[in-house]
Amino acid sequence: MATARTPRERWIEEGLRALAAGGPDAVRVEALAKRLGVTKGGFYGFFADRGALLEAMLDTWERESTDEVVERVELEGGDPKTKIHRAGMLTFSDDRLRPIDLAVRDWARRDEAVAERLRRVDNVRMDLLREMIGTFCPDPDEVEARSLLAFCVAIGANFLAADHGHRTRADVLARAADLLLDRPPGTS
Amino acid sequence: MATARTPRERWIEEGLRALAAGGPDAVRVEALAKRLGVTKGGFYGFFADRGALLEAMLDTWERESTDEVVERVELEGGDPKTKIHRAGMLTFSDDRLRPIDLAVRDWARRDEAVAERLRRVDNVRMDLLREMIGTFCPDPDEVEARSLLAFCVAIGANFLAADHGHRTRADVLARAADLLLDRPPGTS
DNA sequence: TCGGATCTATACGCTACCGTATAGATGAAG
DNA sequence: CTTCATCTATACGGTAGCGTATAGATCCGA
Repeated sequence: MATARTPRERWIEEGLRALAAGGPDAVRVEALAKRLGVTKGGFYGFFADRGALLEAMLDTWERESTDEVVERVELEGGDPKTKIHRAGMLTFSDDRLRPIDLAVRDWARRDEAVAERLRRVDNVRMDLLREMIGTFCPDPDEVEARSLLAFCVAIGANFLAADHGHRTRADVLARAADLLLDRPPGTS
Repeated sequence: MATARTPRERWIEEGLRALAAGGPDAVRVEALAKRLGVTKGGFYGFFADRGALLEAMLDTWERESTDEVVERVELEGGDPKTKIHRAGMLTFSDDRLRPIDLAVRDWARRDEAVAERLRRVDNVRMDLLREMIGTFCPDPDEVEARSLLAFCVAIGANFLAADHGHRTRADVLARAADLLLDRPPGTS
């Protein structure tokens, strides 16, 4: 058996790169082939059509975004604030995963099937946040609100272009994290 | 002079609708013409090319998203919390403006010129938030952090697919707004 | 009613992409 | 060194979109 010179995984990988860079419309078979230094000849041996590649890309993304992230976070331990930070870093600071994540979010607004996948992924992460924040915040409603805020800031900061004067975005984000992830003053 | 049957504004309007529904790639001259019940014949009398339409669309969006919103918020008055709510409603609850806003945000990640426009728009809104939140929060760093959080949640909630168990998204958002827009317990 | 500016329909060449077909190259297994 | 599945290049027809050209329709004002 000849080893795959341009195996299925490389098409998916390059597809995800294209998705990250230009959205789902930028995932074009012939363009990917060009970037792989190949013509599209072999593509249709792995995928029925362009749609099948998109499905496979989403499968890969969904797996990487849940199982692997949760696994790594649980494995390395630390206090809740550290864990949240690490979980956020794993997707929202990773140069590979972050743009894919953002592209999928925009895609989900237009495609119900993608939205369904995103819902599954987000629910896993949201559970993580609830658990962490629940360790220091007793009110379940407030836990939910803080979790939502934490998640929204992780996403929203990427879609926000505002400046902060002399402050760095990182400075402001750090202060915001303090507000969300420190024990509220009114609670013992 | 014959009155314009399909004037410049209608192309822009339909272009913004397409942008909202499918991103910048969905703004296609021939598709817009079809939706307007017209062929593309007249289009190139108003615009040099497709890029010129995109520019004009962004001009319209930028104006509507700053001048008009600020004007209406200032005009109607109310306490800070109400004003913030209204400013948010004007873009993030408006069925026309919200999807355009979100599409532009995703677009800005890939196009520096769009990002520059978005920066201007976001700075205006951010100033509004700072001003409102500054009325009850004395620490400038915290004002900045809360403003960022408020803005991020307004955006992020649209890109987030997580469920909240028995709670409604609206419930959780209301609680989150309380956390951000009420005087902090530790401050007199 | 007529002139002329303005909009419109149609047709054209061009490019990019999809999915299919087919023949050739490649390399591991025997 | 042959065999054979696997990958690859190339070519094809089809669709969709861009921008241009041009002739015809429309309608206001004189």
